[in-house]
Amino acid sequence: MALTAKGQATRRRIIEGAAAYLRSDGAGGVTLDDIRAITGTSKGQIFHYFPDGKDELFLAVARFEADRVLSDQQPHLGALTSWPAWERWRDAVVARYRAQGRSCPLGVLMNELGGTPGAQEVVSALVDQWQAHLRDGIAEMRQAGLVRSEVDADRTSAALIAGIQGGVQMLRSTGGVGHLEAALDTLIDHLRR
Amino acid sequence: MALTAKGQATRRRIIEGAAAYLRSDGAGGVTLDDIRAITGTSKGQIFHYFPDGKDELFLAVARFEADRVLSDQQPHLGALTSWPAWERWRDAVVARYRAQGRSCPLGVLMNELGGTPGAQEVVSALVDQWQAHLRDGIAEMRQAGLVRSEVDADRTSAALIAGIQGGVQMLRSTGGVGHLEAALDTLIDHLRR
DNA sequence: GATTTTCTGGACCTTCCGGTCCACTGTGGT
DNA sequence: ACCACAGTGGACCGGAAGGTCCAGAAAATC
Repeated sequence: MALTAKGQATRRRIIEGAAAYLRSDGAGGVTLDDIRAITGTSKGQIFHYFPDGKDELFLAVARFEADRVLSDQQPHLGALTSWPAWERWRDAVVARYRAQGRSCPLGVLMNELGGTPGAQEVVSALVDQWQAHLRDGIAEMRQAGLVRSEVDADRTSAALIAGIQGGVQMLRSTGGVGHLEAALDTLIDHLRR
Repeated sequence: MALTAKGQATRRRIIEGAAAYLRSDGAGGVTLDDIRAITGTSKGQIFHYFPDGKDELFLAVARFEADRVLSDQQPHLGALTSWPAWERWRDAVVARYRAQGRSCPLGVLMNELGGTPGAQEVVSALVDQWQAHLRDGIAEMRQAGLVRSEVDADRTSAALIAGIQGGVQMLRSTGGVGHLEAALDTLIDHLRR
């Protein structure tokens, strides 16, 4: 399938429009017709650019959103080399999810995609990269003597990931960022002492 | 709606059958027809016992499953008065979710119910009770001098809840209990030192 | 035993939604 | 100017799923 410049623009418009819709509304049932209406396209176009239909489109949107998750944490996430840097990262995460509110684009996409091959792969890749950054940060802090040497970078970064995920989930159901903050603060405090 | 003994039995059969189906399969799209087939009932019966249809039935199932979550952690969760007790509770949680595997009945129900009033209330009530048990446990440990007094029982219990939720979510997407264990162990270790 | 109420079964309806199809338009290459 | 192919619009289809309805069986009440 050869795409002209116009074609690429339309394809992007569909993906970004769908992503924006998910972010704003966060409603459960997202239909192709919703996306069609919002992006000002037609069924024909959607299936022209995503021949495998809904799954293929949603997977593309999921990849797009997954990228955003990490880039929204930069540059902090990539340079966790001092306590102030950790604090800035913590604040960036809290701010990002507070702004996102109850809606969770990736969550909606994952449950829409269900068992589709490739769906879990996207989230796995995201989590792996995320955790790797944290692990690197902890390792650097330890080498610099800022974190005591008994700390297991692997397990602690895994705990942080779990805490964040759970905190976000609590945000989805309660609307508050309290759990997210508690998890981040407690775990960073654990690193610190 | 007056229910005879037979009627109550059928009603329960529907709820428990649906719950068992969710637990075993964990598939995304659960339909009334699935439940009808599995519980050996008919559409007429489902709407007889749950006049508001799918939402009412699923809400009942959600309540049933939410009860299980806490009772599966007993008696450990109710008596977190020593470090061995905390360890037993930790093991019970890990075992419970390892057994549950990737399927997550409550998760499926919540996303099926979406924004239905009462749905988030069920999960909120569950989380509140859960966290209250942990908070009480931490408070008792502190009174007994087993936990240092600077520990904030509220925040630490919130962090534990977040860690567990996130760990379970990781279990759903990766199939492993590593994140759950890391979160529990790291946070309990934080209490301990 | 009669009657009223509950229980059960399943045919049927309606809506929604993903997906197909085809005709038409624009565009880029020669 | 022509032509091939990408882009666009929207009518239409088929199946799935929630929900309605009613007739008949079973059970409770008197």
